[in-house]
Amino acid sequence: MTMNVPLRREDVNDMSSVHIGQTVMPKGPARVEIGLSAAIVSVSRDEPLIMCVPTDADGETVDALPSGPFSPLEHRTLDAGLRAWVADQTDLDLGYVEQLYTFGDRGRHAQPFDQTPHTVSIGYLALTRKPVDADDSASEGAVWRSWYDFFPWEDWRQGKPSLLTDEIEPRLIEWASRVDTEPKAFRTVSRLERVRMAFGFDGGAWDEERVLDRYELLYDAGLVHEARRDGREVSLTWGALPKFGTPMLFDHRRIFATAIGRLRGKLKYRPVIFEMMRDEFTLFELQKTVEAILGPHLHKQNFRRLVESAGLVEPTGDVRAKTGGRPAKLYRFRRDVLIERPAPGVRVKPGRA
Amino acid sequence: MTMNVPLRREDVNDMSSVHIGQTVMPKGPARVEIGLSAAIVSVSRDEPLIMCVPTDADGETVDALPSGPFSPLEHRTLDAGLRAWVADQTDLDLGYVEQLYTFGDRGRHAQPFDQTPHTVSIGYLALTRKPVDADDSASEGAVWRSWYDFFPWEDWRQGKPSLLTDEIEPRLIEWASRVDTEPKAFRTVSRLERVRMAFGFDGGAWDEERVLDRYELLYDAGLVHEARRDGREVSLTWGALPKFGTPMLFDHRRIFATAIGRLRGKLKYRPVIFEMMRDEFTLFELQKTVEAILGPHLHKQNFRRLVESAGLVEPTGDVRAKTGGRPAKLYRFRRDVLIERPAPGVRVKPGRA
DNA sequence: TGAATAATGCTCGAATTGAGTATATCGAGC
DNA sequence: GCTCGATATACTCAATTCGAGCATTATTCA
Repeated sequence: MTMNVPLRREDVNDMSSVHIGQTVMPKGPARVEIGLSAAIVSVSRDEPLIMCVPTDADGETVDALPSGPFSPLEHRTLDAGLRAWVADQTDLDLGYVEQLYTFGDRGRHAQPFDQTPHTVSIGYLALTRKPVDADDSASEGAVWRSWYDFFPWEDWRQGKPSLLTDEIEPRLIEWASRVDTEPKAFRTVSRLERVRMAFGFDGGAWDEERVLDRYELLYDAGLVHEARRDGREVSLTWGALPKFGTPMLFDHRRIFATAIGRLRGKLKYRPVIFEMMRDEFTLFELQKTVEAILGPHLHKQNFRRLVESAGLVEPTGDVRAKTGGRPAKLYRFRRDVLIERPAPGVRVKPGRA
Repeated sequence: MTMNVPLRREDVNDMSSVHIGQTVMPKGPARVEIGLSAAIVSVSRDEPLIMCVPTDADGETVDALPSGPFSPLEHRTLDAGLRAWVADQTDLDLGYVEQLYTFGDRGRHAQPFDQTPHTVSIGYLALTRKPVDADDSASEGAVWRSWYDFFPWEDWRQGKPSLLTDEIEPRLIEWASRVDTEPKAFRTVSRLERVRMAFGFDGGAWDEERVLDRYELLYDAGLVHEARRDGREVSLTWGALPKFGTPMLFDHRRIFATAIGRLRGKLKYRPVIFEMMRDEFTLFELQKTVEAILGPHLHKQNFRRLVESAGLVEPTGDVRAKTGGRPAKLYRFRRDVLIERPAPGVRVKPGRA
């Protein structure tokens, strides 16, 4: 067994020049900055919402996610840093927060490459009950917007959006059939295969969780505005393109896409939906909230059977009148399920030894 | 709608002093370094393996994960940086790589707080087929080790490990019943509840995916060696403590724990297991590989029914003789499932509109 | 009072799952 | 070549879950 060089720091103020292996990296002035961004999500009136901070960039107003740089001197943890920025920009006090992903590719920040420090971007998902019902401004300029302003192709509440059939699919197919220009170092998946998997073309099913895959594909194909902003080449055969959803600052729409996908997935095996419900709710309100996030309609009777038999909720004893019909029983979340069930929904279950 | 300050950079060589909100952060010399670490996993002879790089730290040999700092000038993406470090330290050419989590808390690196740059650590999971069968050294000092050297309490292949009942559980209960010293800013979950959820005490079930929860709990309770190394207080009533698994450098065991949990979960809804199989395999070999990762035994006949009916594999036509009995048919992975099925195993399925 | 509107309750066949039994095919030893 | 032990593979069956529809109950509003 070979022993490696001892681990030590030669210059504490620069990028480490010693590491665990045997070769030594050349030093460089490489400076890294860490950006923290929160996709804060809520549901109100059956509409899924995202918290946005309108921001001025190059003279235009663009929506941004609440965000700021991580400052290790002031923030004890990444999480704390994020909460501080959010509190600062929105006056919201976050409850449930979950880290999503760390993005580090160059060129996604609409900045010149070599003069600014490289930004690595950590995205978070936060769930919250929408505080009041004043229908937009949350505080000092932060506003709630509908998810589907930014991702119209994800809105299947009225069935498959015509935007997909009419605008997106033909262009994606055209793009997929063009020659692949980027070097495909790893993952030998053709453009067409990517499109088929993400958008469920022939034989494929639409997977509501693949929000990021779809956004990235649209980015790579030059169909979303951010791609053009970042200077990606775009097919000349496409004339003036529609915007395909409202753009966002930097890579914020990418983080947002990650958030939607993660939330849609997580809903199915962890009781996170209750982070967005008030203390008391009817089963139909619960269903509507789930549907706002997942999309298509669920069978009402089966939904209540599922939720009740899974022990996720318990009746409070009260009822809500004025539902337009028979009053609905009120329920609350049963915190104990967290301990009882490992995760409502496991795949391969262990048998007996 | 309030407009925020325009976004710009005042000093490109320091932490940003402008951000999206309205207040301006004081500048600081806060320097951040990004560490990339890979938990490279494989299975051989029904034993789950992790790739380790023995490293000298403070005169002792400690196992580390293949890792190194992210250098934006040399690495185009985080992913590329990780692959470079792994290639450098192990001679492995990674296929499947998945980002796990970014850890940023202070004090997990066994380094003085204020003199070194703060390290933010991005962990990755990589799956690979074990190249040869030479039973350890992979190259230049890198070695394969069993998972359970590091996480003996996760090894349920022979039933519940006595280490849990005899050593861990009593100490955890003792710890949980002591007063909570840390500030519990968010998440009002008591120590006891955490222990019950993670380790499946009374009424709780053992969830094989909660590997990180369990490790973190042992860390917080001061039961794993890294906690003592990082200077966490430990109960004085516990005399000499066993090590509770082999320690690792820095926060590498934490990353490793994240990797195991993620892999155990992902196996159930994505065909990642095939990343660790050879091109041709028998169904029983496949089952043994799954069991090595998940733990308990699966019902043989039902396992094959599940795998076959899900369309995950197709017979090659060949058979493997010398199984000790009837020859076993050989199968290969059916790549098409990736397109056909969204994700084998969804929870709440959409009904009809 | 009676329609309209929801909430809630119940049923039933199809599909999935857990677990067991039965049969096939090899190698080794006689 | 036949039998035994071992393993792979095939088939069966009951219990449970799931998808979908019909039926009943409790309100509001005209």
